[in-house]
Amino acid sequence: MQDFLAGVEPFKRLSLSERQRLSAVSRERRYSKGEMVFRTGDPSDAICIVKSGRVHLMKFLEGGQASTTCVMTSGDTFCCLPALDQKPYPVDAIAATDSIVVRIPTSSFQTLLEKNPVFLKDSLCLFCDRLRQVEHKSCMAYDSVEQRLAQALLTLSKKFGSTIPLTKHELAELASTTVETTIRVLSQLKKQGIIKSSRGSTTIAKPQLLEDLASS
Amino acid sequence: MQDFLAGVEPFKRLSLSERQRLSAVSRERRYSKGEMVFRTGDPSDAICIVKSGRVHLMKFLEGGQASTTCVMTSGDTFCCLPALDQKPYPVDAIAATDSIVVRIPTSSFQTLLEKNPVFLKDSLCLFCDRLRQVEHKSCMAYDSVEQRLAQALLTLSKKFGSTIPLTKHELAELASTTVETTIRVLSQLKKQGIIKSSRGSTTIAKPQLLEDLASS
DNA sequence: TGCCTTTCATGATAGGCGTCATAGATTCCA
DNA sequence: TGGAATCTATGACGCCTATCATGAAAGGCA
Repeated sequence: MQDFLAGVEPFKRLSLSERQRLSAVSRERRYSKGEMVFRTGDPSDAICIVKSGRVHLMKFLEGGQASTTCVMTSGDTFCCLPALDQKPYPVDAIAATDSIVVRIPTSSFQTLLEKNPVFLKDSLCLFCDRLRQVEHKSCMAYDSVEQRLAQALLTLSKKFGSTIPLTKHELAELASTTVETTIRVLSQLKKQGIIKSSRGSTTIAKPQLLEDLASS
Repeated sequence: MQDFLAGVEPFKRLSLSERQRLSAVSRERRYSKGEMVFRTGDPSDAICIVKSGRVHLMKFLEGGQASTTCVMTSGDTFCCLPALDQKPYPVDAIAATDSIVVRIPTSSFQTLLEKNPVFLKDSLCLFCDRLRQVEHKSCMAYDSVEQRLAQALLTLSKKFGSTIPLTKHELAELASTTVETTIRVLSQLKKQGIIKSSRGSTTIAKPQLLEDLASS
């Protein structure tokens, strides 16, 4: 397992012995598709790293709508926030596919933060990235669904490459819209040759045109 | 000036001598209403603290719309992000009123981060708060203008109390909508007795009802 | 004081998008 | 293998909200 951690932020720059100690106290856990990995208000006894599969960070609104804020795949760390400041983390994490998640006890994480300034700095940088990402989406309410979907697809393509293995429903949750509208908009993009679409996946055919749409 | 820093996160827990050294290298600068304090892509030679006045963190979209992501008032620190990871900060900061801003050189900030683990930890906590705030807004696109305005007013009331000294135009930018719609929605809330409204300010009369609206 | 800008306000109109209904195509699973 | 569930797709309808236009009231400035 320390091999796995060697490729994961913010653990990359830990010493071998530190990683080994961390591995010794960590636990792997399997989640089936649809299972909750973390629930709003849970006591945060561990920080989580996706080892395989796909986990979505989501918000559920009172109206019943679901909004996905972040798609986590192999090597992505989440639920660090409450481990740092002991405050609740207001999101739900759900396994979007069968997944394996590595759980590192909060206490071990905190010990490392206190003892290892380099680790603290790397954690800080990881947060800066996350903050930048989220702030980037903060003016989303102004954008049309087409723009929001274009942005979502482009963001996802950094993770998955040009073919994005998400259903239309999952894309809808990322763009904070409905399945029907998502399908309609993507159909238009398909007609224009900008994307290809099939059951359970969408392929970006013309990234440049999609970027134009995203920022227009 | 070290007295001022003593009340500002993340500087509160610095020693007196550390604050004095920081004060010695800091500079105060006045900005007139409408002036740019920080521009997207600026080299980040300093982190900023509002000493008096009001500074808005904004995004300008290609369509010409402006969206305010954050309202900073006395004691609020901003532009820390690029000082931490040397990456660009994709927002514009504009003085919404005549303002005084304290500028601390990035290099001094970085030195402190490296030498003082407590300061690093406090900075980290400050970021956690910011991240939580921004993530909270991430499903905004689902909400109606009424909900977004209600949320904006409630957030602002934590800073300003029940009377919020912003124009309808500024509220519109916070809710990512137009002035006209803002005025129409607020007129309705006024008729229902939930708020009072006058030139340049809005007063929350019934916070509970507003919260119900915000989360419905 | 008078002009000009800003703020607030209201109406008409059109388009975007949510909602509801229907249905074919795939996949899953008992 | 057959039925249920999921995914994709399309149409009709109506509301929300952006846009454009107009105008009154308040404040700033010469």
